Amino acid sequence: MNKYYTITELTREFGVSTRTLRFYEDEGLIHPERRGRTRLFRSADRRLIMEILRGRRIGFTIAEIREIIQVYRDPPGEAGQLRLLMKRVEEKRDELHQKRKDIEETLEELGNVEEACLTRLAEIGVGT
Amino acid sequence: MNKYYTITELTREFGVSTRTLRFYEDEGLIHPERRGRTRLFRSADRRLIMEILRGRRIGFTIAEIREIIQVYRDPPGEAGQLRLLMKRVEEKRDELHQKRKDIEETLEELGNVEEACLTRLAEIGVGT
DNA sequence: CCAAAATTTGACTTTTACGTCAAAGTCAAT
DNA sequence: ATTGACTTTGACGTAAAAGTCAAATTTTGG
Repeated sequence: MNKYYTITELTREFGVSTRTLRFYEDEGLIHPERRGRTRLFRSADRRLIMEILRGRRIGFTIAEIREIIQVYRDPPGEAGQLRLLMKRVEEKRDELHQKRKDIEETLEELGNVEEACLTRLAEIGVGT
Repeated sequence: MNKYYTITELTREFGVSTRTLRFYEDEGLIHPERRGRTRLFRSADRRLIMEILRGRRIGFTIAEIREIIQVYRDPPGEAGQLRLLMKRVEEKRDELHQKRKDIEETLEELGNVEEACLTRLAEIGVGT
């Protein structure tokens, strides 16, 4: 148990380059251990990378992802900070709701396009 | 009826800069008319801009958006092209499904964070 | 132990989607 | 006719998120 992952294992699994993972480390998003100079990734790092990539897919910037990770690492204790965080969370939530709506609409449009294609193909098919 | 919109009317409505709209024109996404040099936007242009911005929100690149617009402008007539288009549509659809899933998951996490904040605030509140 | 494969660091480059600025033109109203 | 607001074009700049390349080092398999 408690296996180590090499950097290329992870790049293959997630379809990213080593440069990307080193970039994330430089940016302070992950902190793999070292044996000598070589990076050793634990499954915690692996899970974190999954979250980073998910964040990236939905359009979060590195800075935003870092902010989220920070909050998980040490949540604010003071009331003012907590309220501020909640406001930020609300904003993100609204943003994501909008994005989800955009996606629904676009999925509908894609459905229409596909249907149009099928119709057209049928028309052509009839003619042959 | 058939009103013209000025560029700044649209920038104000959509919260983008004039530079952005001119950029979209340079990129061949929109084709506003001209009176002299001045751009005149019709409601068709306005609707197109809305679609462009929606595409941008869900992470489409300018090139992808252009591709979509092209398809609407002149849909392919040949069977091979139609099948190719359908494949591309399928890919986009998968991508959007993934993205929607990512959003759902992140919304859940945000919910957890908010809950944790509320709990913590209550704890603090009790102590005062 | 040694060659091949993998990894690291660091510097430089690239792409995307605009921002910024300057200079000049345009238009409406005073 | 002049002021002031708005617009255009063109050139150059920028930030984010890596990509690319080279040189050195390290690890691993036989």
